[in-house]
Amino acid sequence: MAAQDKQAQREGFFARVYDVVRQIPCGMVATYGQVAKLVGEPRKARFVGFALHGNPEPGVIPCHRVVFADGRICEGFAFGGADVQRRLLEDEGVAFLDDTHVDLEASRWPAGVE
DNA sequence: CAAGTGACAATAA
DNA sequence: TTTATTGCCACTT
Repeated sequence: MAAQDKQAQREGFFARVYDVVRQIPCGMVATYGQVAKLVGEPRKARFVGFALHGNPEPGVIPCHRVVFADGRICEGFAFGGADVQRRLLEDEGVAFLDDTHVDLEASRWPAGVE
């Protein structure tokens, strides 16, 4: 609702990003642009990634479920390496097109426009 | 206290 | 069609 949404705004743009990324279900992945759009600011996709970079709440924010708009994973951004990130996503049931590309067509989230 | 940097995506030409 | 530029918040030093 508005009040709740308003509270999120008060927390800051990053807090909204964390909240959205936190809602990504297991076996699915979301792109920075998708998350940015969900928070209401598709122009700030850049900070969505930076929000995860700071990751003030490890274990709560599945950064590995967030990938580029192309579904590609940057090898220098993962916590332990793109290989580990791919392993985590694959273990959750996410489909992979290549060693560094996720099948957004199969595991894109949100699947439906809520 | 102030300034710079930073995991991308969308738009324009 | 592809390439280049812009946008912008929070956190770090």
